[in-house]
Amino acid sequence: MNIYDIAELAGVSIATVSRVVNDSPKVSEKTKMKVRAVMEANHYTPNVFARGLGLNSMKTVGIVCPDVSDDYMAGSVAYLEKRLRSYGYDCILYCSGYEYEDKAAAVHLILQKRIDALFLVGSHYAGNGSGEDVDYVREAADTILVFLINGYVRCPGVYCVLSDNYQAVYDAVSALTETGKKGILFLYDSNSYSTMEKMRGYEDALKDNGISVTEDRKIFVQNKILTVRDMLLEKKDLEFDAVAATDDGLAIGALKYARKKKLSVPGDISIIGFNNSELSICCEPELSSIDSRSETLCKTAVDSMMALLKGRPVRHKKVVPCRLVKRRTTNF
Amino acid sequence: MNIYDIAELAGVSIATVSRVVNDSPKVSEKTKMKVRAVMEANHYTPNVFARGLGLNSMKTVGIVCPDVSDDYMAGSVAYLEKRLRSYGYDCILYCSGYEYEDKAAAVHLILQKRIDALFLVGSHYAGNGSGEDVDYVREAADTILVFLINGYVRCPGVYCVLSDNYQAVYDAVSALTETGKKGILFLYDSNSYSTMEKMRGYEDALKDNGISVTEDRKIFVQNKILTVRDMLLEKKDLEFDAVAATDDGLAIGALKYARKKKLSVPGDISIIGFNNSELSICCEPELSSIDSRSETLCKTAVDSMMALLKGRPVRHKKVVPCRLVKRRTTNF
DNA sequence: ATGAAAGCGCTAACAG
DNA sequence: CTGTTAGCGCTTTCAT
Repeated sequence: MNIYDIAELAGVSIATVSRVVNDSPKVSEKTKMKVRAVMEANHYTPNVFARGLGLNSMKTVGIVCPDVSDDYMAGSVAYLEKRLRSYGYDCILYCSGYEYEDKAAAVHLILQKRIDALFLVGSHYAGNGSGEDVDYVREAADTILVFLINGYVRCPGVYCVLSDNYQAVYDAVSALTETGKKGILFLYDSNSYSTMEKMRGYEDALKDNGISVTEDRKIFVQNKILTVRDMLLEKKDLEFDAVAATDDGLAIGALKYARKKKLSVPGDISIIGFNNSELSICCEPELSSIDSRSETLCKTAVDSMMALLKGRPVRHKKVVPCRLVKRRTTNF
Repeated sequence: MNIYDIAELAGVSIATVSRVVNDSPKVSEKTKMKVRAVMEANHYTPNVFARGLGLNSMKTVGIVCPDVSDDYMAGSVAYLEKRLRSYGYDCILYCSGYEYEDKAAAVHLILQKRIDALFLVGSHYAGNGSGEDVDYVREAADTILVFLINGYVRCPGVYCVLSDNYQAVYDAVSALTETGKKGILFLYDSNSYSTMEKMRGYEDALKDNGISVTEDRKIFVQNKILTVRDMLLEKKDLEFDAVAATDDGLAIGALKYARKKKLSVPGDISIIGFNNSELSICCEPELSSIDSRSETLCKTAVDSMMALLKGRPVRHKKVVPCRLVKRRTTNF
């Protein structure tokens, strides 16, 4: 059942049917009714390909993230999808993995789908501390609207929405020092843009509170609870009385360490996580965590897209403050 | 830059270019080389719409799930996407929510996208215990290949891949009785197909071990850790020494209850969860949980699709056994 | 307000 | 092995 059939059955031309489908104002209400009736009766649905060919758009956006099975990204993708759907957009999902080649390949591939916009979820697309290239993001921006969720790339055409990770960690670590903590560990598991921001916050907070930054207290470790615990267990000669982690999983690894060593939390050791995931309330004691408000980030990004599509200007960088959720692993 | 431009630049016809793009065997290697060179030099990429129009397929499948931010579904979606991508398929994601109308609407909408197959993730699409309709799944199967992950609908054209939840719970509850437990709670949070299977397993295990099934020990509760804990705290007159939950979140709620009541686990109360999520290793003590092996389910489903597409027959129902992961909240 | 007709870029049958 | 050509179903001028 195609547009010709409907046209014939309704006794009009295909142009009129097309206009009705697109709710064009220049069709009389009467004709619209008639045509709609025929369409309904025959369960007609326009062929999206043919339509795409004509319009060169399918009202589809691409969402690329390293891994949807990650809690943080899953939440972001869920929210993006929901909001985009509410505007009538479909979402093509692409999980790229974390490697540079894979990320670049994913972006290249998805660009060929003639999507209307590209959403990059997670700051892994903003390069890493080791000066990783983000050329593929820049290239994408030449072709298409790109939105970077929780990362920043200075480039016209790339609209960045990010949470203020620097300030959040700065404040948390400062608060830790104010409760008398001196040996504060920084646990991280990537070199992404946001992680580097968190690290800056950690370092500045220490400095501003008269504590010197030592490299051995900044620990890079895989985000597996038991791996973190065991790693900590092995650092016999490292003294610390608090840990700030860039992710709840890392923080819980520290919690497991404390338990193993029979250290009291937050007395002997204070712990603060990041992302305020479900993990943070399932451990014991419950974990204080920084909420990066990913829903707000996603909402902002989608709304920016709609604004841009309507020709309204949008800032290239929007920063949303984080929110500290105080629970039992800290004294403040 | 379209196929005509390439044809002209390469000095061949568009048909030849098309054949090269599709790697047809009936083009000489020489011509292929020449055409490919021109394509590369001009960064040519075929227009997917036009191609879709001709083939009436875009090598795209639909993945529908109630909510990707759920851990179990996120894992499944991630795995499906990965495997489908490896076969060259794109994935359109649709989060439908849990309500009947929304699920039906989602399926209807996504069918109009002329996808090549539909993957329904989670047994919520297999109706619920209250006899919910699954007509929309049946209808979908008229139009398209549909795969149901972890649910069962008896209908030709619907290919179901599910884990043996009945047996898994039957075995777990039997094991619980063998360690002397008599008052075993069954915590559940939905009426989905798989939940009903789990309940059957629970009931049969009790019966077969000489324990009578009482309605007040089967508790429907929202899957929120604190909600579960508080609900249990309020049941003053209910005696129990074990809990079998249909999801790790529920089980951890029970664990929080035990802690609040200063009950020893698994001594005073044994607990077993379901899904073997990250939650299960972040709590204290770590939670024994049933792994439904969703990766295997997803892999099987995708492979079934490929087989079907190649004209090979596939069984309408494939059952994968679960795996019990023993940790610290049970005595076996 | 409506219709006729020219594409959109590609695939596939057919012809050579 | 290669070219010609007729669609695929819709949008969009351009007439009327």
